[in-house]
Order: sequence, then C-alpha cells, then structure tokens
Amino acid sequence: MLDAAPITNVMRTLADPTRRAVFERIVRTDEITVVELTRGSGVTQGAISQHLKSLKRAGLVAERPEGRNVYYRARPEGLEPLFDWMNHYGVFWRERFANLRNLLKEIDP
Amino acid sequence: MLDAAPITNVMRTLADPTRRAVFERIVRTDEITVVELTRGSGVTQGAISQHLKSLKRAGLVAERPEGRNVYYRARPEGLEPLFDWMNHYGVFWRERFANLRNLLKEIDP
DNA sequence: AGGATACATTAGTGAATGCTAATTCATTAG
DNA sequence: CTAATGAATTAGCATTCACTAATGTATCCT
Repeated sequence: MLDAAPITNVMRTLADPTRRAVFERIVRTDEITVVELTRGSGVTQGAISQHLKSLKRAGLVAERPEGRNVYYRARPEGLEPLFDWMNHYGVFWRERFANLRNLLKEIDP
Repeated sequence: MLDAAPITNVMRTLADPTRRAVFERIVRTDEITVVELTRGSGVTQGAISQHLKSLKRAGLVAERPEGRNVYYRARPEGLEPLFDWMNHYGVFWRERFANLRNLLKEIDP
C-alpha cells in the first residue's frame, strides 16, 4: 500500500483553484516573485503568501530570496506522489483489462 | 488553458483520505456493495454513502443497483482530467506519463 | 535617516467539509 | 404480513479553509 500522507498533501494543496493557478503560473515562468504572482490573481498579497506557504509545505515549490524579493520556482519532484498514485492504480486497470481481454478471447475466438 | 472545473472536482474529491480509500477499494475489487465498503472503513454507512455520492458526482464511480444492494465500480475515464492536467504541467515526467496515459486510453472503450 | 517597496504573519470571519445519529425508503426473508 | 437488511438522506455539530485587513520585518533608494 502507498503511503497516504504525501498524496493527501499534494492533492489537498492542488485542489484549490486559486492555489493551483499560482502553481501553474510558477511552472510556466521559470522564476517569479510574489508581487508578480499577486498581479492578476484576484486575491490579496497576503493570500498569495499563504498559498505559497502551502505549496512549499507540500514540496511543490522552492524559494530563492534575493534582496527584498523572493523568487519562487516549481519543484517537479513534488508531483511524484501524485504520479506514483496514478501509476499504481493505472496498473490495476491494466491487469483487469488484460484479464478482460483474455476472457473475451476465450469466449469469442 | 485547461478547463479548471473538472480538475478541481476530481482533485477535491480524491484529496480526502477516507474518500480516496473508498475509491481505491472500489478500484481493487471489481464490484463492491456499500456494506462491504463500510466494513473496516472506520466510518458510518451514512458517511460512506456521502462519499460515494461525491465520487459519483466527480465521475469516478458508477453504480449498478441489484435488488436491495447497490454495486459500485470504478470509472477509469473519471481520472482523465487528472491525467490531462499532469500531462500539461508535469512536463518532467512526460515520457513515463505519456505511456501510462496511452495505456488508459486503450482500456477506455 | 526616512520613506517606500517586497514579503510574511496574524486575528478574525463566513463558508465549506466530514462526520454521527436518526430517519426514510425499498427489498428480501421467515 | 412482519421483521430485518441495504442504502440514501437529513439535521446538527465541530473543524478546517480561503480570504481580508492590518501589522510586522526586512531591504532598497534618495
């Protein structure tokens, strides 16, 4: 069985549309500051900082402070629990599909 | 840009550990009733029914009533928004992920 | 130094969430 | 028919969540 905690963290973090949009924007741009992220986000700078904190806790972003700016970048490894989870349950479907295919082969030669 | 609504639905639905465990159990077993799902779930039958309602709304499961039992089975296509999202933003696992996605496409009738 | 800028943090608030307990509805068994 | 079983639904409750407004803490600029 997969460890549930990291998957839950990643999923819960990305489930919120605003926070996921922040993450997506960080992924698209190589590095981006908080003010830039706030611009056009529809929420306050404080809210953005809170979302960044969540993303950081989930291992989805990393920060690089430089002067009074803080540059955020995506951490690809952070998505790994999600990938593992999907890979794990995709395998189940493959097995079932293989069985179904064999079954159909037997029935209809 | 991807449509955010289905991804949000799927992610929010699978983010809860209890509900995700229910889904995982449905995936592993081919078909399963509500009493069976309730057994060893740690929550009430009512709670399970509520989780099943969420899963159904998200397109992740389908039901087959038979007598006074209702059999639930997984709907692989329900995970497609999640696959699409990861395919778009999880660029780093592109190859691994593309393979998995093609696999599911074969399964999908 | 003093003001402005970038970001983080806090308290407080309304809304949503997951749960239980109890009820309801439908179906099967004795 | 009556009792029991499977499942859905409801009301109520405690907790969590996302947000704002305000404040705090650096850092840069003149």
